[in-house]
Parts: sequence; structure tokens; C-alpha cells
Amino acid sequence: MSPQAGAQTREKLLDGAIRTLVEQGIAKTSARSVAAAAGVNQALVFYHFGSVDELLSEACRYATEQRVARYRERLAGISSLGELLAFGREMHEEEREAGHVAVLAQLLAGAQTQPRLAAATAAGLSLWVAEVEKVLVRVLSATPLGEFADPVGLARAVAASFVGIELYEGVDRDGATRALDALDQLAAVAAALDDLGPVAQRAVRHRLRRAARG
Amino acid sequence: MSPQAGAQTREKLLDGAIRTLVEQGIAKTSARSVAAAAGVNQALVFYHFGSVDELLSEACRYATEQRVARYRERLAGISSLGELLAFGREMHEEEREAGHVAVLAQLLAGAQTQPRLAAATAAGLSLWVAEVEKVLVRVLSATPLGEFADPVGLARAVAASFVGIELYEGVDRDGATRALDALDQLAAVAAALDDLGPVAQRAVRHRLRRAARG
DNA sequence: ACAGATTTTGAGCGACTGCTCAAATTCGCT
DNA sequence: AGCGAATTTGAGCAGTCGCTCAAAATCTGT
Repeated sequence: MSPQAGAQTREKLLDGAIRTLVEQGIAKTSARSVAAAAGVNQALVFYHFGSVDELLSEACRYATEQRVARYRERLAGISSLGELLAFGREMHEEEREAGHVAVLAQLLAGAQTQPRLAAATAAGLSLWVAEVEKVLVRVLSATPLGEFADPVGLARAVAASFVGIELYEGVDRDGATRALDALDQLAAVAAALDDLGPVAQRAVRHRLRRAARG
Repeated sequence: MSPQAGAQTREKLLDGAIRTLVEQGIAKTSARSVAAAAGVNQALVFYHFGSVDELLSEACRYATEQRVARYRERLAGISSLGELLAFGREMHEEEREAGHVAVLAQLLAGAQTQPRLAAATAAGLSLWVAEVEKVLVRVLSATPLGEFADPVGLARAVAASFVGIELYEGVDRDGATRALDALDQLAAVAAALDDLGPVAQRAVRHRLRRAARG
């Protein structure tokens, strides 16, 4: 069972799909453009994947798994909302400098009108959501909020919001930077609340519990 | 100076563009599809607007101005973060039930790889940002956070995040609902903090000021 | 009623799309 | 070496795209 000859071509196409997606955007990602980036014949897209959508779906999973795996270690070291935000900014900055646009943002945009892409995009996004969820559980459980916030929902909100800000950056970079700076500020405020003295802490928790019951 | 005959056609095309955008998505919005929705010849797109991008840019401004004006009154009545979130959800729900997809989300997605759309999208988005900013200034100034948060940046973060969640809803509706529910919960928590007793309030403000200085 | 400008039309150009297909090539195996 | 299967190729089909253009229709002022 040596690796089939075609397996290399499959990988070339997956890589080519991701490169085309991040360098040219979803609108210019076609069988021919991907094949050109991969250096193979365009008909191979259909031989190996059946359709362009299927190729993009597999490429989405492929790329997201790679990236999540690469950053998992760093994610495990995050211990505050501010650090989580900083991580997101750095990760995104790395790609932006290389002239890249976020893969998931592109796919999410394309998936709006291509149902077949939607499932794969949701799956790829959920890989990130799962990681963010782990971080949130760890971070929030140490604060008064941990008792009342829903990490599962918040992880989805955080991931979706981040994608939104990435897209916003595409049309107004300065605005996006200011938005992220404001969130940084807010994270610092949240961190400060965690450092309240024991009396104030108790007052806060008490008030939150009353609100939760009401 | 009676209204030119062509002015009606222009409006038909603008309406057709918006309808096509929200019903079919940016990927299927073309000169021919828009003209079909407007019930006019496709060549008129180029006679009246010069290019498809130009038509979409004008349609973006047209649609956003209309919608912002329609909701301005309601926006003025918002007095808490929870109400702001509820407003966003309701506004979006109205459109979703009509089978619509958010116009700005579609344009934002398309603008990533079409520089000419980017400017118009940014302009349209900034109309919403301005409204959100007004609300945030009013809402935040009544809380301990008002002293440290940046409404200008936060308004951008809120608008972009909302678009991100709208797009996320396109691929995972249940996930998006759970995300919004979690944010609702968080808004309730923030509201509860505002109702702290005077002693705890002072402790919180004191702590935040120390954090701001450090 | 007529001339001149404005608006509308349908055909068409070149480029692109997803996808198919028969023929050519390469591969693993005996 | 030779056979069958897996893989690769380039041409091609039918469709869509943005956009142009000459001709037709419609409006405007006299």
C-alpha cells in the first residue's frame, strides 16, 4: 500500500485552493485558477474531487485543522480575555502581512449563497469555536462572571465577531484597528474587576445572583 | 425641470439591485439579473451607472440611508446594552423572515476582492456605526465604564461583530442563536453591575482608575 | 409637424465559468 | 515485456459575465 500517485496531486490541489482563496479571494477562486496555482491540469479538480465546491470544502477542513493544530499550544497558555484578544490580533496580523485574507472569512462570505460550502465552513469554524470555548471555560471560571456566562454561546459569538472584524478590516483598516483597541481597553477593564477586594467581590456576586433569579 | 424620464429607470435599477442582493446574494448579482428584477433592459445599467460596481455602490448608499432613517427613531429610545442587542436581533429577524440576507453583509463579503465596492461598503457601514456610536455614548456615560471605554471604537466593534454574526447565521443558525443568547445574558450581567450599591460602585470605580493609570 | 436630444433596445464580442470526454500517458504487477 | 488500471491531458460544450454599439423608440421644445 504505497501512497497512490494521485495522492500528491490531491495535496497540490488542496494547497493551491487555499493559496488562491487567501491571495485572490473567493470570487476569483475557480477550477482553472486553483489548478494553475497547483501547477496541474484543471480537469484533475473534477477527477479527484468531483466539483469545485467539494474541493473547497475539503480545503477548508484541511486548512483549519492545520492552523488549529499549529496554534493549539499557544491557546492553552491563554489565561485572560485580554490575552485571547491579543492572540487573535497577532494570528491575523501574521497573515495580513503576507498579503493574505482570512480563509474562513472568505469561505463564510461565499457560503452565504452556496449551500454546499456552508456545511464545510460551519465545520471549519466549529474547530475554532471548540478551541475558544476551552479558553473561555478556563478564563471565565476564575471570575464572578463564570457563574452566569455561557461559554458555549460566547465562544460562537467571539469567533463570529472576529470574522466580522476581519471582513470590516478589508474595507476600513483604521476603523478595524480602533475597534480592536477599544476591545483591548474593555478587556483591561474586565481584568481590573477581577482584582476587586473581597468585599466588593462579594457585593458583585450577590448582585449578579439576584439578577439571575429575577 | 420636470423629472427626467430616466430618473424612474434609475430608481427601478437601484431597487432591483437591492432586491437581487438580498434575495440571491452578491455572487448572483449581475447586470442581467438586476435588470430582470427591475424589469428593464440590461444595457441600461451601463447607460445610467457606467458599471455594475457603480450601481451596487449607489444602491448600498441608497439602501443604508433608507434603513437608518427608518430605524433612527427607535435607536433614539435605546437606553441599555441589552436593548441595543435586542434591537439588532429584531431588525435582523424582520428581514430573515422575508427570506432576505443582510445587504451590508453581502456587500462586505463582495468588497473583500472588489476595491470599488469597498469604499461604498465602508461608507454604508459608517452610517450604522454613527448611529451605534450615539447610542453607546448615551448608554455608557451612565455606567462606571463610561469613563474608560471608547465609544467610537466600540461602535465599530459592535457593528462589525453584528455583521459577523449575521454571516455566521448563514451557515449555522442554531449556533448564531446561542451566541446571541449568550450576549443577552452578558448584557444582563452588565446591567446588574450598574445597580450595585454606592459602596461597591465606588470600589469598582476606584479599581478601574488604578488600572487605567497602570 | 418637425428637428434634436434623451432614452431604450437587442444583438453581439471576448473572456470567463463548471464540467465532460476520448485519447494519451504513466503506473503497479506479473 | 506486456497488461490492466489509475492518472493526466487538451479540446470542447453550454452557460454566464461585463460591456459596447448601432439602430430604434421616445421625449422636448419650437
